[in-house]
Amino acid sequence: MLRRRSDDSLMKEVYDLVRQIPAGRVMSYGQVGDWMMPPLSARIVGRVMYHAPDSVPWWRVVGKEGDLLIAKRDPRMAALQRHLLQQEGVRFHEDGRVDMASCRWKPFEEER
DNA sequence: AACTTGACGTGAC
DNA sequence: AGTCACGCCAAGT
Repeated sequence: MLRRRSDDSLMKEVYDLVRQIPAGRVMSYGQVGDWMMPPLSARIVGRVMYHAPDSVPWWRVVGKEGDLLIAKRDPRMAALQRHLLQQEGVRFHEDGRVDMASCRWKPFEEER
């Protein structure tokens, strides 16, 4: 049986993973896709995140290099995203990118 | 029905 | 470091 990558069950898998990201930490789109079975391309994850319900901490998913990629569609949402992340203690670089070195999170990672 | 466009990422140069 | 080409594939036009 073939499942389309837009199936609700698949979207739910993505949201369930994003919901596990702790406050103050982030994952990249590609990283999220790599944990899916079958793996999803980062592009698809971005598409799924576009439809994320309020119960999903969408602001904790950023580009691989820490870019707030939602800015391309909605600069105001990007401003909100930055605000929410900073409130959680996420560090930013001068150029507006998230400091991935200190904030990237991996599933099953132990406390540091 | 054809064509373009992305909340992306990788690799080549 | 910064293009450029390309895979991905649903959604918009």
